[in-house]
Amino acid sequence: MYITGKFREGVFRPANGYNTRKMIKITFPDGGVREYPEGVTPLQIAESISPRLAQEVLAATVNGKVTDLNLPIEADAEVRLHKWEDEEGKRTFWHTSSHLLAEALEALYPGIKFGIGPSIENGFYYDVDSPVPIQEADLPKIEAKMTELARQKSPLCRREVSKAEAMETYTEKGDQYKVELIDGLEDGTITFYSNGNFTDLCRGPHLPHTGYIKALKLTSVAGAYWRGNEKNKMLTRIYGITFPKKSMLDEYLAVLEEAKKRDHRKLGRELELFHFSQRVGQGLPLWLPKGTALRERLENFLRNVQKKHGYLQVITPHIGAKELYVTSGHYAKYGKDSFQPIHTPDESEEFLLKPMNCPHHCEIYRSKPRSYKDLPLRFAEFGTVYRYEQSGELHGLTRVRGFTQDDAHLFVRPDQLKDEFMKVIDIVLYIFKTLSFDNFTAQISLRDPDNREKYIGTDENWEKAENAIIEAAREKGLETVVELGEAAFYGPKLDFMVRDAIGRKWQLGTIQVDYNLPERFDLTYTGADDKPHRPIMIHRAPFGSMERFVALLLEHTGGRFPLWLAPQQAVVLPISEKYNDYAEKVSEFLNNSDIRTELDERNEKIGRKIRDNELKRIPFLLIVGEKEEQDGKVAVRVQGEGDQGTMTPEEFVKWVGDKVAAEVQQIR
RNA sequence: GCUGAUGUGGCUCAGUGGUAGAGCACUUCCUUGGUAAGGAAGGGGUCACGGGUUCAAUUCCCGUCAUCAGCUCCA
Repeated sequence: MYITGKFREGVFRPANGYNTRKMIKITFPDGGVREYPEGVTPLQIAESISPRLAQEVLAATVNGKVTDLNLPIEADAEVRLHKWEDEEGKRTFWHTSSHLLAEALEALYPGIKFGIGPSIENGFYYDVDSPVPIQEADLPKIEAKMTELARQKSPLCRREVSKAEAMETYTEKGDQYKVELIDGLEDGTITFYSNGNFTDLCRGPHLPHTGYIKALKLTSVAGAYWRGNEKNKMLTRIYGITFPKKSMLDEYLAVLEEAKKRDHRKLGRELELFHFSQRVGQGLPLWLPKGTALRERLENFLRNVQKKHGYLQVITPHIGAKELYVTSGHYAKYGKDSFQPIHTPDESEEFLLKPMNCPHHCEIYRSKPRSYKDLPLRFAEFGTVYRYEQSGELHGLTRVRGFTQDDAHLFVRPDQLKDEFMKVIDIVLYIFKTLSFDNFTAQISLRDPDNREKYIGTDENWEKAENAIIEAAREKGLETVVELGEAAFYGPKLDFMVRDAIGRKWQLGTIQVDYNLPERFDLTYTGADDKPHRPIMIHRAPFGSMERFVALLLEHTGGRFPLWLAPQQAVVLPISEKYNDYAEKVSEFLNNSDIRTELDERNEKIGRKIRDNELKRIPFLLIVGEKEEQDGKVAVRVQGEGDQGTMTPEEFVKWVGDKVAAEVQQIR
C-alpha cells in the first residue's frame, strides 16, 4: 500500500486519496513539519522537499530501478524514520551517522574491515578492524572527513540482495566479520544500504540522505571484543554522536560537562566523604568522618524501616570456613575469583573472607528447630563482604572489593512467598521514594533458557521462583523489563537499576528468590502435619550496598543531601574574631539541640567564609556579628538561596526542626 | 582480565635531555572586615615505581603498579 502519483513542477502530487487518507505529521530533523499520507515512501518525501533531492535519489538507484519506491513502508515505521523527538527517530539519525563514520573510515583507512555499527542510547559506534591503529588523536581527522562527506548529502540507497550475492560481496572484500553476520541471516531478508562509495549490510531504516547530519563529534575510541565474547579478537570501537543542529551538539556537550561535576568520586573528595589509598589497596574505600556520618544515618533509617517490618538484626563474622562455601555452592562457582583462603597457623584449616552473608544466615536458621509458626523469619545484617573484582571493573564507590550490603534473608513457607516478595518490593519503593530516586527501572532477571547448565537447581523450582517474581511484580504494578540470562546462578531476581551522572546503569536494590540454599543447607521447618518441610529463601538488599547507594545518592543530589541526611547541617560564621565567643555559644546550643553544627573561626572575611561553606553545600550558614550578639540572634543564610533575615537560636532550632519533621513526615 | 590513554607537591594543572613551576589548599604575620575569594611572607615534590639508553633522564625506551574510558565479568 503506497501512494502513486505524478511528479510535477518539482512537487510530488499523489493521484488519489491525498485528502481522504490518514495523514502523518512528520517533524524533520531541521525542525520543519510536513504532512504526508499514510504509506508514503522515502523517495516521495524526498520529492516533496526538493526536486534536487529527488534527483539525487534517482541518480543513485541501482540499474535504474528505484527500489525504495516499490517498498511500502508501514505508517509508524515512516514516522519513526524522521521524527527526531522520538527515540526511534534519534536511533535512525544515529544509525545513519554510523554509516557516515564508516564511509569516512573507508576513505581514510583503505583495507579497513567492519564489524557492527549500531545506534546506542546517546549516539552510535562502529567496530572496526583497521590495518593501522586508530587512536584518540586521529578522531579530529575522521570528524573532518565525515563533515566533508555529510555536505555531499549522499542519499541512502537500499538494495535487496540474495544471501549468495551478499556472501560473495564480502568474501571478495575479505571482510570476515560481515561474512559471519550474513551467515546468520536468512535468505530473502538481506539488504544493502549505500551512501557515497560505502555500502553496508544493513536492515535500515535510514535518513533520506546524510546531509541532515549538521553537527558531529567522535567522543572516544576503545577496544571491544567481536560479538562481545572475550575469547574473540578485540576490535576498535569508535564512539560518536551527531545532531541536526550545531546548537544541539553544544548543548549536549554542556550537559555532559555539568554531569561530570556531579561525579561521586569528585564530590566524595570535595565533601570529604571517602578516600582511596594505594597503600590500603585497590577498591578498598576508607570512609572519612563525614562519609561515615552520612552512611550511619542511612543505616539507621533502614534499620528502623526494617524493624517495623519484622526484621531481626543479626551479626556474623567476616570469615567463614571454606566448607561453608563448598556447601553453599559458591566455592565451586566463585572460588577462583575470590580472595584466596586464609589458613590457620598450623595450616590445618582454610577460611574464606566472607564474599556474601547468605551461608552464615542459613546457619543462623539452623541454630534451632523451626516451626511453620515461626515463619517468615527475616534476618538482617549490614554485612561487610569482600570480592576480588577484576581490576578493570573497579570504579569509585560503585564497584569495590570490600563493601557492606544492607543484606537480609527471609525464610518463608511456599504459601508466603509471593506476599513476602511484594512486601520487599514495598520497602524498596518506599526507600527510593523517600530519597527521590524516581528515575529507576525494574528489571526481572531470568535464566538463559539456552544455557541451563550455568545454573544450579531443578527446573521445577526455577519455574516456581520465576513465576513468583513475575506475578509479584505484576501485582505491584511495576513497569519491568525482562532480561534473559541475567539471573544469579542459584535463582532469578528483581533488580532496581539507577543511572549515574553520565548515564551508566547500576543495580541498586535487588530481591532474589532462592530454592537452592535451603536445599544445600538442608533447612527445614516442622509443618502443621508434624512433618519436615523446606522453606524458601529470599535474598534482598534495598540499597544494594552502602557504597554504591551513597555513590548514586551523591550523583543524584549533587551533594545537596536532604536535611535529615546531611552529615553537617549548619555552620556558625562569626564576622570577626571579636564574636567568636558568642559564635561558640550558639554552636554549642545548636549541637545540644540536635542540629549538627560546626564553627568557622578562621581569620577570614565573612564573604570568604560564606563562599567556602556554600561550596561545601552546608544547608544553613549562621552569621553572627555585633548586631546579632547584641540582640541575641543569628542571621540565617540558606545554601543556594541567600540571606533569610535574623532569628533567635531558639527560633532557628524550631524552624529547622519543622523542616526536618516535614521531611521525616514524608518518610513515615 | 582485555584494548587504549594517563600518572609532576593535599587538589587542579603548566613545563623541560642539564635533578622543577603556577593557582588553590597549608603555616606565620598584618588586617577585625557585614552576605560567594583582603594582603604579605613561608613550608612542602628522589616529577608513580623498577630497569635500560645517555657524560647527564622528571623528560627517550621497556617493564610493573595505579587511575580513566570502553569491553568482558558482577554471588
